[in-house]
Amino acid sequence: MARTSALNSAAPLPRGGADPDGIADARERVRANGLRWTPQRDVLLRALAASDEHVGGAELVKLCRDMDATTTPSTVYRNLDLLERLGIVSHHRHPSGREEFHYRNGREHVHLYCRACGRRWEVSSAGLAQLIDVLRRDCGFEADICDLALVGLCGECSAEARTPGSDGVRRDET
Amino acid sequence: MARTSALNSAAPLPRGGADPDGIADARERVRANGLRWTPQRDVLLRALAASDEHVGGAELVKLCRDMDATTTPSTVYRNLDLLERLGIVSHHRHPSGREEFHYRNGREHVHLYCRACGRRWEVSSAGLAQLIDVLRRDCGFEADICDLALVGLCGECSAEARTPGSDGVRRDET
DNA sequence: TTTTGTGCAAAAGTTTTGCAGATAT
DNA sequence: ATATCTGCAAAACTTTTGCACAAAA
Repeated sequence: MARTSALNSAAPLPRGGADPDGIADARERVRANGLRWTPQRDVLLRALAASDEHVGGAELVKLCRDMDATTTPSTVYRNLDLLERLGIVSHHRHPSGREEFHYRNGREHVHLYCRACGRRWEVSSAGLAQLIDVLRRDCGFEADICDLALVGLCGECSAEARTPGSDGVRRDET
Repeated sequence: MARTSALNSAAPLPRGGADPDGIADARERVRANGLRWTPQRDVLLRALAASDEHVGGAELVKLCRDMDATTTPSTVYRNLDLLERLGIVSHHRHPSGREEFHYRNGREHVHLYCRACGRRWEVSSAGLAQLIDVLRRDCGFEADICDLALVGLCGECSAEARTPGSDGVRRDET
C-alpha cells in the first residue's frame, strides 16, 4: 500500500549534456518513485521546456493540445501537481490569481510584477539570501523562493507616478 | 471629465482616537476623491474592521450579508477594488489562489504560509527592509510589502520532514 | 497482473461584466 | 442635475472531482 507523504521540495534536476531539456532525467526521477512515465507526461514536459519559462495552467493545456489534440485539463493539472511534488516543476501565482508554472532549471528566481504596467521581471534569488536567512533564524520558516511573486511599481512607472499631477489618486478635472 | 490614473499606493489611514475603526477617515478619503459614501461601502468596511484581519472576497460577501441581506457580490468586489486603490484596503493572494483582503492599519506585514500544514504567520515588514532596499537600488522596483505572501515550510513541518523515513518523497511500503 | 494513470463530463468556486435604474452630493 | 453607484443575472475562467476504462511495468 502506498503512503503519500509530503513529496515536496526535492532538489531541481540538473540540466545539460546529452539531455538538454532534462526530460530523460525527469523520466528517471518519476520512475525512481515507483510512478510511470506516460506519453502525456512527456508531452507536458516538452511543452514546458519549449515555452519560455512561465506558462499558465490553462495555457499549458492549449500548448499540449498543439502537440497532442487529445490532451485533457484533468491530466495536465494532475501531472503538474505530481511533477511539482517531485521537484521537477514549480509554480507561483500571477497577481491575477492564475497559477504560472515553470520547468525548474536550478536557477531559482523571484518574480517582480509591476502593478501599473503589468510587466514582469526576474531577480536571481541570491539577493534574497538575507531574507531567507532572517526568516529561517527568526521564524524557523524555510521559504520557497521559487514560489515568490512580488507586486510593486517598476522604475519607470514609479518615476511617472512622481510626475506633478500624477499623485496616484484619481480626481476630477472639470 | 474624470481622469482615472493609477490611484494606488496611497498611504494607509491613521487609526485611533474617536474613530477607532477608521471608518470616518475612510469616508473622508473617499469623498476627497470626488467619490461617494454609500451604505454598501459602510457595511463593507465595518465587516472588514470586525473580521480579524484577513478575509477572502467571497467570504466577505457573506459577512456583509449578515449585516445587510441585500449585499451583492458585484458591489463588494467593485468596492474592494476602489478602496484598495485609495489605500484603505489591501489584498494578497492566499496560496490557494483566493484573494484575501484586509483593512490597512499602518502595520504592514508579510504573510508566511506553510505548504505542509497550511497555517499562516505574519512577520512585520521591518525584517524585510533589506529586501526592499535591494530591490529598489538594484531594480528600481518599489515593492508593496503588504501584498507579499511567502510559501514554505514552517519550523514544525520542516523538523518533521527531517525525520528518518520522511525524506519528502513518496514511495511504496509493501 | 496490478497499481497507476487517463478521459470524460460535469461541478465547483471565485470574480467579472453589461446594463437599466437608483442614489449621493 | 448629473455623474456615480448598485442590483441583477449571467458569464467568464481556472481548476477540481468521481468514476469507469486503459495502460505502464
